[in-house]
Amino acid sequence: MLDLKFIRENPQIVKEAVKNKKESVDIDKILELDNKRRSLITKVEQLKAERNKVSEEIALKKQAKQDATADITHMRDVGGEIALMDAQLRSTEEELNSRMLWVPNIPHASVPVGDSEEDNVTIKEWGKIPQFNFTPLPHWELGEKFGMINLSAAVKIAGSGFYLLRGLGARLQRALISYMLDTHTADGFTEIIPPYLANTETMTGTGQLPKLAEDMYQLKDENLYLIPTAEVPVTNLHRDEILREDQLPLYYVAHTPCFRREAGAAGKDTRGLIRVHQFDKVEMVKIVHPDKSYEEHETLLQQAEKIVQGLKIPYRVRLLCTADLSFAGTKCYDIEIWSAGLNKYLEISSVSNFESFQARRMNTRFRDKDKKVHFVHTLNGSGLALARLISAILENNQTEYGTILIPEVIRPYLGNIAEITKSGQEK
RNA sequence: GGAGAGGUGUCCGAGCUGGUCGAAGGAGCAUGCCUGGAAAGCAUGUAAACUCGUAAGGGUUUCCUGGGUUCGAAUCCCAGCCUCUCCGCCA
Repeated sequence: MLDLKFIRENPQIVKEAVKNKKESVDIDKILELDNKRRSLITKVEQLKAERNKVSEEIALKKQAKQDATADITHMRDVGGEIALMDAQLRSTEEELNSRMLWVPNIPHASVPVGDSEEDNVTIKEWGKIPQFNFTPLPHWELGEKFGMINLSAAVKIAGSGFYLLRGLGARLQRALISYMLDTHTADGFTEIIPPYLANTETMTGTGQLPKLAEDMYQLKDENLYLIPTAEVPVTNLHRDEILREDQLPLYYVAHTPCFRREAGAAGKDTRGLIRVHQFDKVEMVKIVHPDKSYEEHETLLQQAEKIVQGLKIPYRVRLLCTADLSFAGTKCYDIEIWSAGLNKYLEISSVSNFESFQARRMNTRFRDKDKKVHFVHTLNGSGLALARLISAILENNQTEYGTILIPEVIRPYLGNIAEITKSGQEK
């Protein structure tokens, strides 16, 4: 959520942001409601001030055993008027607030204006794209071959868009999770295991609701959603809190499953583990002083890159243009890893700064040395998403002998297995 | 799921026979005095949001949430949410 005062004072900037993010929000309507709201407040508060004053006089008169019926009769009318105006005010505020929740965050000045993901800018490439003297297999074939991925079983259990890991596949995921969590906690992140279900307030706090309601699984009879990312519960950890300045920065890391409906995504690029309804992810969240968020954003990118580099997977970093930037973000880097089986890059991490957009929705603030209260800035970055990572590791590390090499950094988590050779077996 | 108790400021905790209650008292925190330094002690201060105003300053709201009664509600009534205790059930 943006600061209403900021919208009032800089409507052009906000309109420009809405346009560049390809959103449609009626900013003028918001300004109109804001005006209406404030004039109602002024009027109703004058009446309330009068009511408070006269009520006090009534109390005094009654104590002095004087007659106060005239005042009481008068106040009865004033009370009615107040009730009427309060109702008007409430409905105005409700409309204003619900519209405010649809206003996107404003892209940072360093973000390129663009029309689609085509306009994202590659700012870094790392590692060498592997060359093979044979045609590399896609991960779903490798996974079946080695008994590590069973897609048909998952379809039987839950339907299309789910996958099942088995044997070394399951162990590989567990090893990757441990490797990532260990790396991040060594970097000062506190590990969290949050609830995997979140209520409406929580989902609104990070910006998933109301706009992205269609993308989430909601429980039928309860006010709960399956989390689409650990960002949701972890960032909301400090909702409705005023932190001490010396508590900042807060660094959290969490491994959770992520649930996404992916409605309308069927068809393209969805085979195997690439686009699924449930996948695991390790997510980093930072809650920081507003002066530090862009600095922290760069560091967060490095912290995510560190994992990919450790696994020796070729990748590139893309700075997202305005059109591809999420609703809540001001700036975002995507890390895309090379997928040898698909012969293309796949997004595996989004590293975003939200400035105070989420903090304002969550009401997460801190008190500075002068006891002034400010909104914090929040950031998050995947470190990393598991399903696509597994697919890339299988595809990129296949050998001409039909085996798969395991990246060195995770071998200690896998009983020092170095190579996957036969179905269900290991060397 | 059943029975009971309760939700007050950063925390603990009073008030709850309706009026001068943003709310006693204490702790914590901040500043000052004291001290070689610290502790103790003493003094003072210590919410947030909205709104009017160039400012100084003023106003409104907030005692879990929402509604109601009333001229007036932390205090009374109703609904919901949450917490705790006991019983039941259960990984």
